[in-house]
Amino acid sequence: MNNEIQKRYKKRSEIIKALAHPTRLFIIDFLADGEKCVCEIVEQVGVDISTISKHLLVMKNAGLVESEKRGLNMFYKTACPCISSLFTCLESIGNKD
Amino acid sequence: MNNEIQKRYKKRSEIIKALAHPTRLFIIDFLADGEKCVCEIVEQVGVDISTISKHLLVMKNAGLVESEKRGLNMFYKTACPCISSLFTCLESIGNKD
DNA sequence: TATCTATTTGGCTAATTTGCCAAGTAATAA
DNA sequence: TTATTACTTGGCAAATTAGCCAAATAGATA
Repeated sequence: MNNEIQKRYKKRSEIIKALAHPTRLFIIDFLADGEKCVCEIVEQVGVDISTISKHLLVMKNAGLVESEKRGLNMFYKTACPCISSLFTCLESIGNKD
Repeated sequence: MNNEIQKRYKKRSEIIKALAHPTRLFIIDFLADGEKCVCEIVEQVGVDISTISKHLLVMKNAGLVESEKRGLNMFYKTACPCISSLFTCLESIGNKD
Protein backbone atom coordinates (compact mmCIF):
# COMPACT_ATOMS: atom_id res chain seq x y z
CA MET A 1 0.00 0.00 0.00
CA ASN A 2 1.79 3.15 -1.17
CA ASN A 3 1.67 6.53 0.50
CA GLU A 4 -0.97 8.05 -1.76
CA ILE A 5 -3.34 5.14 -1.29
CA GLN A 6 -2.67 5.05 2.42
CA LYS A 7 -3.67 8.70 2.65
CA ARG A 8 -6.95 8.07 0.87
CA TYR A 9 -7.95 5.24 3.17
CA LYS A 10 -6.87 7.16 6.23
CA LYS A 11 -9.18 9.97 5.22
CA ARG A 12 -12.09 7.61 4.68
CA SER A 13 -11.46 5.93 7.99
CA GLU A 14 -11.50 9.25 9.80
CA ILE A 15 -15.00 9.91 8.53
CA ILE A 16 -16.11 6.43 9.53
CA LYS A 17 -14.52 6.76 12.95
CA ALA A 18 -16.58 9.86 13.50
CA LEU A 19 -19.67 7.70 13.04
CA ALA A 20 -18.41 4.75 15.05
CA HIS A 21 -20.12 5.41 18.35
CA PRO A 22 -23.69 4.62 19.41
CA THR A 23 -24.34 8.11 20.75
CA ARG A 24 -23.05 9.74 17.58
CA LEU A 25 -25.18 7.48 15.39
CA PHE A 26 -28.19 8.34 17.46
CA ILE A 27 -27.46 12.05 17.08
CA ILE A 28 -27.14 11.70 13.29
CA ASP A 29 -30.53 10.01 13.17
CA PHE A 30 -32.02 12.62 15.48
CA LEU A 31 -30.71 15.42 13.27
CA ALA A 32 -32.29 13.82 10.21
CA ASP A 33 -35.52 15.22 11.61
CA GLY A 34 -34.13 18.76 11.29
CA GLU A 35 -31.60 20.93 13.10
CA LYS A 36 -31.43 20.78 16.88
CA CYS A 37 -29.64 22.74 19.56
CA VAL A 38 -27.23 21.01 21.93
CA CYS A 39 -29.62 21.01 24.86
CA GLU A 40 -32.27 19.20 22.83
CA ILE A 41 -29.75 16.50 22.00
CA VAL A 42 -28.67 16.25 25.63
CA GLU A 43 -32.28 15.80 26.64
CA GLN A 44 -32.74 12.92 24.19
CA VAL A 45 -29.49 11.13 24.93
CA GLY A 46 -29.20 11.71 28.64
CA VAL A 47 -25.46 12.11 29.14
CA ASP A 48 -23.39 15.06 30.29
CA ILE A 49 -23.55 18.10 28.02
CA SER A 50 -19.75 18.18 27.77
CA THR A 51 -19.80 14.65 26.42
CA ILE A 52 -22.39 15.59 23.79
CA SER A 53 -20.44 18.68 22.87
CA LYS A 54 -17.34 16.58 22.26
CA HIS A 55 -19.24 14.06 20.18
CA LEU A 56 -20.58 16.92 18.06
CA LEU A 57 -17.06 18.29 17.62
CA VAL A 58 -15.83 14.92 16.41
CA MET A 59 -18.58 14.81 13.78
CA LYS A 60 -18.09 18.42 12.80
CA ASN A 61 -14.37 17.88 12.24
CA ALA A 62 -15.21 14.94 10.02
CA GLY A 63 -17.63 17.02 7.96
CA LEU A 64 -20.69 15.06 9.08
CA VAL A 65 -22.51 17.94 10.73
CA GLU A 66 -22.59 21.70 10.51
CA SER A 67 -23.34 24.21 13.24
CA GLU A 68 -24.63 27.72 13.54
CA LYS A 69 -25.00 29.88 16.62
CA ARG A 70 -28.20 31.83 17.08
CA GLY A 71 -28.59 33.67 20.34
CA LEU A 72 -27.41 31.47 23.16
CA ASN A 73 -27.99 28.28 21.25
CA MET A 74 -25.75 26.34 18.93
CA PHE A 75 -27.76 24.54 16.27
CA TYR A 76 -26.46 21.44 14.59
CA LYS A 77 -27.62 19.80 11.38
CA THR A 78 -26.41 16.95 9.20
CA ALA A 79 -24.12 17.97 6.39
CA CYS A 80 -24.65 14.96 4.16
CA PRO A 81 -28.00 13.52 3.04
CA CYS A 82 -26.36 10.27 1.91
CA ILE A 83 -25.87 9.12 5.47
CA SER A 84 -29.36 7.71 5.82
CA SER A 85 -28.71 5.35 2.90
CA LEU A 86 -25.66 4.22 4.79
CA PHE A 87 -27.89 3.19 7.67
CA THR A 88 -30.04 1.12 5.34
CA CYS A 89 -26.90 -0.78 4.43
CA LEU A 90 -25.93 -1.19 8.08
CA GLU A 91 -29.32 -2.59 9.00
CA SER A 92 -29.07 -5.19 6.27
CA ILE A 93 -25.72 -6.32 7.69
CA GLY A 94 -27.00 -6.20 11.24
CA ASN A 95 -30.02 -8.38 10.54
CA LYS A 96 -27.98 -11.36 9.46
CA ASP A 97 -27.76 -12.83 12.96
CA MET B 1 -32.28 7.03 25.04
CA ASN B 2 -33.92 3.86 26.36
CA ASN B 3 -32.34 0.45 26.56
CA GLU B 4 -33.89 -0.94 23.38
CA ILE B 5 -32.78 2.04 21.29
CA GLN B 6 -29.35 2.00 22.89
CA LYS B 7 -28.96 -1.63 21.86
CA ARG B 8 -29.85 -0.85 18.25
CA TYR B 9 -27.31 1.94 17.96
CA LYS B 10 -24.67 -0.11 19.73
CA LYS B 11 -25.13 -2.82 17.14
CA ARG B 12 -24.86 -0.37 14.27
CA SER B 13 -21.78 1.19 15.78
CA GLU B 14 -20.10 -2.19 16.10
CA ILE B 15 -20.45 -2.69 12.36
CA ILE B 16 -19.11 0.77 11.67
CA LYS B 17 -16.22 0.29 14.08
CA ALA B 18 -15.24 -2.78 12.13
CA LEU B 19 -14.82 -0.52 9.09
CA ALA B 20 -13.12 2.33 10.93
CA HIS B 21 -9.51 1.57 10.10
CA PRO B 22 -7.54 2.41 6.94
CA THR B 23 -6.20 -1.11 6.55
CA ARG B 24 -9.63 -2.65 6.93
CA LEU B 25 -11.13 -0.26 4.39
CA PHE B 26 -8.38 -1.14 1.98
CA ILE B 27 -9.06 -4.84 2.47
CA ILE B 28 -12.77 -4.36 1.82
CA ASP B 29 -11.96 -2.58 -1.43
CA PHE B 30 -9.44 -5.23 -2.37
CA LEU B 31 -11.99 -7.98 -1.77
CA ALA B 32 -14.49 -6.23 -4.03
CA ASP B 33 -12.35 -7.62 -6.83
CA GLY B 34 -13.11 -11.17 -5.68
CA GLU B 35 -12.10 -13.46 -2.85
CA LYS B 36 -8.48 -13.48 -1.71
CA CYS B 37 -6.41 -15.58 0.64
CA VAL B 38 -4.70 -13.99 3.63
CA CYS B 39 -1.24 -14.04 2.10
CA GLU B 40 -2.48 -12.10 -0.97
CA ILE B 41 -3.85 -9.43 1.36
CA VAL B 42 -0.62 -9.35 3.34
CA GLU B 43 1.30 -8.85 0.13
CA GLN B 44 -0.85 -5.85 -0.84
CA VAL B 45 -0.92 -4.18 2.56
CA GLY B 46 2.58 -4.91 3.76
CA VAL B 47 2.09 -5.41 7.49
CA ASP B 48 2.56 -8.46 9.68
CA ILE B 49 0.34 -11.42 8.85
CA SER B 50 -0.90 -11.60 12.44
CA THR B 51 -2.09 -8.01 12.19
CA ILE B 52 -3.99 -8.76 8.97
CA SER B 53 -5.47 -11.88 10.51
CA LYS B 54 -6.80 -9.85 13.42
CA HIS B 55 -8.25 -7.18 11.14
CA LEU B 56 -10.03 -9.92 9.21
CA LEU B 57 -11.40 -11.36 12.42
CA VAL B 58 -12.80 -7.98 13.44
CA MET B 59 -14.59 -7.69 10.09
CA LYS B 60 -15.80 -11.27 10.18
CA ASN B 61 -17.29 -10.82 13.65
CA ALA B 62 -19.12 -7.76 12.38
CA GLY B 63 -20.55 -9.68 9.43
CA LEU B 64 -18.62 -7.69 6.84
CA VAL B 65 -16.64 -10.58 5.40
CA GLU B 66 -16.96 -14.34 5.14
CA SER B 67 -14.22 -16.93 5.05
CA GLU B 68 -13.71 -20.41 3.74
CA LYS B 69 -10.73 -22.69 4.11
CA ARG B 70 -9.50 -24.58 1.06
CA GLY B 71 -6.33 -26.55 1.46
CA LEU B 72 -3.82 -24.53 3.41
CA ASN B 73 -5.40 -21.23 2.49
CA MET B 74 -8.17 -19.26 4.11
CA PHE B 75 -10.15 -17.28 1.53
CA TYR B 76 -12.02 -14.14 2.47
CA LYS B 77 -14.76 -12.35 0.56
CA THR B 78 -17.08 -9.45 1.29
CA ALA B 79 -20.43 -10.42 2.75
CA CYS B 80 -22.35 -7.33 1.75
CA PRO B 81 -22.51 -5.77 -1.72
CA CYS B 82 -23.94 -2.51 -0.34
CA ILE B 83 -20.59 -1.50 1.11
CA SER B 84 -19.31 0.00 -2.11
CA SER B 85 -22.24 2.44 -2.16
CA LEU B 86 -21.19 3.41 1.32
CA PHE B 87 -17.79 4.39 -0.04
CA THR B 88 -19.41 6.59 -2.66
CA CYS B 89 -21.05 8.46 0.19
CA LEU B 90 -17.78 8.72 2.09
CA GLU B 91 -15.98 10.16 -0.89
CA SER B 92 -18.60 12.85 -1.27
CA ILE B 93 -18.08 13.84 2.35
CA GLY B 94 -14.31 13.64 2.02
CA ASN B 95 -14.19 15.90 -1.01
CA LYS B 96 -15.71 18.86 0.78
CA ASP B 97 -12.38 20.21 1.96
C1' DT C 1 5.82 -40.01 10.97
C1' DA C 2 8.16 -35.64 10.56
C1' DT C 3 8.15 -31.40 8.31
C1' DC C 4 6.60 -27.48 5.87
C1' DT C 5 3.28 -23.82 4.89
C1' DA C 6 -0.67 -20.80 5.90
C1' DT C 7 -3.06 -18.87 9.32
C1' DT C 8 -4.64 -17.84 14.11
C1' DT C 9 -4.00 -16.79 18.90
C1' DG C 10 -1.65 -15.05 23.23
C1' DG C 11 0.74 -11.60 25.32
C1' DC C 12 2.69 -7.38 25.62
C1' DT C 13 3.30 -2.16 25.22
C1' DA C 14 1.97 2.12 23.07
C1' DA C 15 -1.58 4.98 21.41
C1' DT C 16 -6.31 6.46 21.22
C1' DT C 17 -10.97 7.11 22.89
C1' DT C 18 -14.55 7.89 26.30
C1' DG C 19 -17.01 10.32 29.84
C1' DC C 20 -17.08 12.82 33.89
C1' DC C 21 -16.12 17.17 36.52
C1' DA C 22 -14.49 21.72 36.78
C1' DA C 23 -13.29 25.87 34.66
C1' DG C 24 -13.71 29.00 30.76
C1' DT C 25 -16.27 31.67 27.07
C1' DA C 26 -20.09 34.04 24.65
C1' DA C 27 -24.54 35.99 24.27
C1' DT C 28 -28.48 37.70 26.74
C1' DA C 29 -31.16 39.57 30.65
C1' DA C 30 -31.57 42.04 34.97
C1' DT D 1 -22.17 45.85 35.42
C1' DT D 2 -23.47 41.55 37.30
C1' DA D 3 -25.80 37.37 36.72
C1' DT D 4 -27.71 33.73 34.02
C1' DT D 5 -27.95 30.48 30.34
C1' DA D 6 -25.90 27.58 26.71
C1' DC D 7 -22.12 25.66 25.30
C1' DT D 8 -16.99 24.46 24.87
C1' DT D 9 -12.54 23.20 26.61
C1' DG D 10 -8.98 21.19 29.84
C1' DG D 11 -7.67 17.56 32.49
C1' DC D 12 -7.80 13.20 34.17
C1' DA D 13 -8.66 7.95 34.89
C1' DA D 14 -10.62 3.90 32.78
C1' DA D 15 -11.40 1.28 28.75
C1' DT D 16 -10.41 0.00 24.10
C1' DT D 17 -7.57 -0.66 20.04
C1' DA D 18 -3.33 -1.52 17.21
C1' DG D 19 0.68 -3.93 15.85
C1' DC D 20 4.59 -6.63 16.76
C1' DC D 21 6.77 -11.11 18.15
C1' DA D 22 6.44 -15.73 19.57
C1' DA D 23 3.84 -19.83 20.09
C1' DA D 24 0.03 -22.76 18.65
C1' DT D 25 -2.89 -25.03 15.18
C1' DA D 26 -4.46 -27.21 10.78
C1' DG D 27 -3.76 -29.16 6.53
C1' DA D 28 -0.46 -30.81 2.86
C1' DT D 29 3.58 -33.16 1.52
C1' DA D 30 7.82 -35.98 1.96
